[in-house]
Amino acid sequence: MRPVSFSIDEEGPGLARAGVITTPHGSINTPAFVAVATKADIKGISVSQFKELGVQTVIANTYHLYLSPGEELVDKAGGVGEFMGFRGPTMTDSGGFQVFSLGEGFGKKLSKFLPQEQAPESPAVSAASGQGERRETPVPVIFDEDLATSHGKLAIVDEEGVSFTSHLNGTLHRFTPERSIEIQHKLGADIIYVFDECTSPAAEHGYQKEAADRTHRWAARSLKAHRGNIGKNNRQGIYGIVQGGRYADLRIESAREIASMDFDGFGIGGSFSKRDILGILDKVNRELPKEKPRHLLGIGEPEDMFIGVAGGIDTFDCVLPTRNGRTGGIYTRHGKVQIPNAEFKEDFSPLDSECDCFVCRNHTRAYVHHLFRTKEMLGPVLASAHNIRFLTRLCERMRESILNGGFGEFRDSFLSSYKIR
RNA sequence: GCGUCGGUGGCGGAGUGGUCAAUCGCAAUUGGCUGUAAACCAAUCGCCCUUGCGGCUACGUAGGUUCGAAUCCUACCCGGCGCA
Repeated sequence: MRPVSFSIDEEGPGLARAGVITTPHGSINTPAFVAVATKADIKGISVSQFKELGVQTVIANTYHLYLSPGEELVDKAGGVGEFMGFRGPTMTDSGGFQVFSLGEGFGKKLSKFLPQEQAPESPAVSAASGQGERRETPVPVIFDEDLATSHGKLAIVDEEGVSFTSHLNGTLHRFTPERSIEIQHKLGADIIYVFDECTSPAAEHGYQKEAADRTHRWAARSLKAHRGNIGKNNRQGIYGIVQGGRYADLRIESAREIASMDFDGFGIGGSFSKRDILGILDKVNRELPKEKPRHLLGIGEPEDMFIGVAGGIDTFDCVLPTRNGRTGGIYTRHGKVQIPNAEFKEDFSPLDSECDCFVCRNHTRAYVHHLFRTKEMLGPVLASAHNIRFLTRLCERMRESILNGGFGEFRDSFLSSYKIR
């Protein structure tokens, strides 16, 4: 018996399923929203609130915890869960994401999503790839400090791994699949992820193919590094990650490739290409073994989660509830609203009339509006808590609807009143 | 009363003859945020409209000098400070 396992309670319609992921630190009822705890905390939320907010599990970040406080310290603390005082199931993302977000994407103010109408070969996408650089040719192995810092990017990818400079102090670091797994072993989460390359949404087919192939080789190396550590392999599960950017053929190919390896679950990567991924999610998931859990990395708008669940996704993580919350965006059954806006100044109703969270039970929109206007830290805190609950509850209701055969009806009724602006 | 400094858009505060409807900050209005370098970023912010290198009205008030004034001059009004 592996440390991480999955069982399905009910299926349908389509690829939708309700199940349970079992880990050494407890189980996760799916579909589930995995709260993002990048630096070993859900921003603005105390661990003591997890339970009432419906937070079953969190995902922390290898890159960030490696830089600070360092994996050795987290290891000494007893692992990331113990360190943050959370006894439930935990995950760590591999840090591969930083290849993009701190490399090519850095400082470009680039939306991670391409406009819907943008054709793959549109020249406009070159604006996304830095100073007009082309990534068509294989990047040579570079591990030279001067070269790295003068390269204009903070991350350089080669066959073996990625060299990058810390966003905190500019020092040079290097991750390889083996190193990422080693760090994730020290971080000690129940579920760890392979080290992958998350490419720019602007990357063309040629480079995307190259990156996906490399990610597959890295996946095999990550898996080997994990299975090779008997002790850790008995306490942590590992997920492979499907890549392929916005290209359906590469996605399918990637799913097949990753599915052929003996992972405990699967992540669908590249939230940058959201629209394309959601469109072919069922095709991708049909390539993945049905009996293993599937996680959609970085996607978590309510409307996206319905598509995800219908397409066979079991868990989601997304920074939006906390980021939106911190910046005044509130989820309601009628869609997202900006609570600092003038229209809520005298609105004495709860943030969401149907929400069961402690914010909605105790406070009004006018109050939260006031907290934002006066820049009280409680504003972002309450907004984040509510948003987290909104998404965990949405997952709970989706699970319920699958169990009682009413997923379709629930989706229709929810989306009919949920306005997507 | 005399002297002196100063009165600029909701507020603070630049500008001291032309390209100024007027730098900037705050406030205000709105938008964005999708494996978190994000309690952040962006746009708008005199009035009007056919939204344009458009029209109109504006820099205490009223005049004046000048091709041209928020910027110079005169008077007045108001405020700070100093002396009586």
